[in-house]
Amino acid sequence: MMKISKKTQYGLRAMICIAREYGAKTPITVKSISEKEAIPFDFLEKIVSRLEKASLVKGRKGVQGGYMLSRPPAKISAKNIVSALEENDAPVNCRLCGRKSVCSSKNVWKKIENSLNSTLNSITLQSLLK
Amino acid sequence: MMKISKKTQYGLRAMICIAREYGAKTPITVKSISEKEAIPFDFLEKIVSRLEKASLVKGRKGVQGGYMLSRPPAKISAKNIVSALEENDAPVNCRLCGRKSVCSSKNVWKKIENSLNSTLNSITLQSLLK
DNA sequence: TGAAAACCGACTAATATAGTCGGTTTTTAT
DNA sequence: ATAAAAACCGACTATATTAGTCGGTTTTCA
Ligand code: FES
Ligand code: FES
Repeated sequence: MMKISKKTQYGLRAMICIAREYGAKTPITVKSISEKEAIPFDFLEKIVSRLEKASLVKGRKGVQGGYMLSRPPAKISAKNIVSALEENDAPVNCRLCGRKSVCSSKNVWKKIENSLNSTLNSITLQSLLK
Repeated sequence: MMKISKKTQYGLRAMICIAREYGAKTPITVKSISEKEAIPFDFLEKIVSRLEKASLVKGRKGVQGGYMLSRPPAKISAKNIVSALEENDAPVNCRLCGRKSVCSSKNVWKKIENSLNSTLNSITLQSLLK
């Protein structure tokens, strides 16, 4: 039911990995994350690049390059991460419902969406480091 | 993010439809539900049949046949319906994680699962009829 | 006895996810 | 200077899941 994609699972694990290095001088490489977490390198690269586009992470090219958090772990929520990686943000896209005016079930999906969001918002990377 | 399948969306709408007839002498047909709700007939038949296997609904064959609720609307939750229709009940299947012992993210998915379940459990068909 | 319904399983089509590949660009240590 | 190591990028392929279809059989009732 409502599966979380591998992309998002990998993404969260990668972010935790990067967060552990917060404060270090040198950034952490995708290669190193992929080894530590047993995530396919090429796939992970794509994932981290989306996290960068969402400004959660900052990359540095070249030798000694890698990624680092773009802000403190306390300022990054699970919701930030999930939103960066999933396109359709809601469990049900009501725009496609067609029967919106008489739709008997929309309240159910709205409640789910709300409870999901508030749960995700309440979790910070900081809180996951312990 | 975590899309609810059409199967489940249709299923909930069908259940609400059937619930509206609770107390009537004659059951409601799949054909009639499919017309009212603009859901493909053949697909809906399969869905309702799963709802029956989960004992949420009872079918009667033949002329004047159809489906009716197997218990009062107050005794059927959104969770009952969703569970009947989706195979993998949890957003993340930790059995497949492989890194369970060191998995940094499982608490996130557990929290989501819990909040989802408690939301779904709190909604009854009864409450959706108003 | 025939029509209307549920009931059933196998099939196909469409879409989404997961993963791969072959490159280009930037940076830094030597 | 240059070579290696890394990010960065887009197009591609494979696999899995979802959505929907089809051709029947069985049961019930008027
Ligand atoms: S309006 Fe959202 S599911 Fe119908
Ligand atoms: S143990 Fe559940 S995601 Fe790793």
